[in-house]
Amino acid sequence: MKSRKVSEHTTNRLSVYLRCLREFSAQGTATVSSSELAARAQVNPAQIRKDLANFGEFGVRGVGYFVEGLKSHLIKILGLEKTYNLAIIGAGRLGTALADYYGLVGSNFSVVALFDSDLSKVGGKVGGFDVFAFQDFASVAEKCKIEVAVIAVPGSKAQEVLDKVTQAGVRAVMNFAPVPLKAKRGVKLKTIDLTVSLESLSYFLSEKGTGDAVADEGGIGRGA
Amino acid sequence: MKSRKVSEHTTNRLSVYLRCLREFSAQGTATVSSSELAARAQVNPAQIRKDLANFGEFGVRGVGYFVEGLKSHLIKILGLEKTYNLAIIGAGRLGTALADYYGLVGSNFSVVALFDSDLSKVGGKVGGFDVFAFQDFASVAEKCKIEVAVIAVPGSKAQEVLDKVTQAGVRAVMNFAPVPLKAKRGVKLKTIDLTVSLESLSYFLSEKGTGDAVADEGGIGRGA
DNA sequence: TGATGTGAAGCGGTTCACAGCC
DNA sequence: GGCTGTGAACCGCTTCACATCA
Repeated sequence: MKSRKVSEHTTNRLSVYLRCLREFSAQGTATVSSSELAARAQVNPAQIRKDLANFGEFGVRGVGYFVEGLKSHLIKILGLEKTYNLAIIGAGRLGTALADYYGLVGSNFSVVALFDSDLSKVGGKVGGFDVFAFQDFASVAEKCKIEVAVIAVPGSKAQEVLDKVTQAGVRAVMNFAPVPLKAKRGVKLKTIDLTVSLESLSYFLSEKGTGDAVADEGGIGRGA
Repeated sequence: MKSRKVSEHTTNRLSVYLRCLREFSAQGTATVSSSELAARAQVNPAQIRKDLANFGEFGVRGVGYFVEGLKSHLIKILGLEKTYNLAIIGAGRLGTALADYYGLVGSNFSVVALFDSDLSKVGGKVGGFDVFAFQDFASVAEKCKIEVAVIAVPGSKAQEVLDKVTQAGVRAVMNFAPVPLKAKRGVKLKTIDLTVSLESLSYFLSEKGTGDAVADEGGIGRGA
């Protein structure tokens, strides 16, 4: 066990490991070595051991890791024992798609509300979720205990939305607006910029560069 | 001007710089210094100069960069002079949302077709786009000159889809399925894993860690 | 024996600091 | 004077190699 300074790369990978362990579990495997897990997660075995070493010693030398045991350790480490209430700001195309998506994906995140500043949408339902006026965010957020916000508004409004949302006490924000935002200290902001991703692909297409696989999310290591 | 080994971090940032330059351009600014651009892009000024140094010398000492000039250089560097034909595999919720989104976003990427293996969807239209049978991908891809594929199918099918798509000659793939995929050499694969992103947020929420802003896409530097 | 846990080496990206030029 | 371009320092993440232990 080491210090308490874990990088985002590491937490991303932990999430991937967890998913792999669930697969091993489903197929009835009892133990895995770091190499076996590494093969499935597309990482270096040492990477896995180093990542885990941040949190304790979970393996048995000469044997490997007990699938169920490591699985529940990771669930605990990632804070996935509880369910988080999630709000989506922006009930446009992307917002509603994300609502659908997140509504299904995991049991750990539950979409509780959508917000929009277009009052013609407010009061109605989108994809089965209530749409509230964004100006009421603070009060609704308190009532519904919203812990995570997803920003799906145009770039020009994104910073303003982030400010209001964090003002209301939300400490984790996922931003899909194509702008570099500035969050105040103590707030975790993740930006996923679909345009940047595409334009970056464009570069490699036009360069005819030796395109090796790269994962932006999911924390896969250097290309093989 | 340096070598020809540019990292993905760099190309992501170039895309961000370009967007910022477009904003400067729109507001009529003629020249920017690396510091001004850095402020808008949320990066270190030296980072910008280093990034650009990979491709040439575009600035004027004592002055800065001419907005229009640098803008068109970046467009050329990123290969954004042409339009790419894009196909989306998987006409489910996420797939159709992405079709809508990408259909609007940029003039540089044009959604030309959706594919699905559910034959009840095939032949119809989703969001204004034709839906083809995925088994016909190779022939349709050739006819429509598809250059970029977006994978929006369940994780269990993703590797198979990737294989078929690259077999058909597609060299740039964006993967939204939550699985670590393996692409053959010469193929650029970018994975965006929405579940991993959320679970990573969960970690920081549960740790009450000092959450500083982090951007996965968009290539923003270390937190301030 | 075999796989973990870990110090040390390696590597790449970021930042600094300053020389060079307008 | 001011800002770019860049070698060098810095820093952090990844990988190696091996001591450690069931």
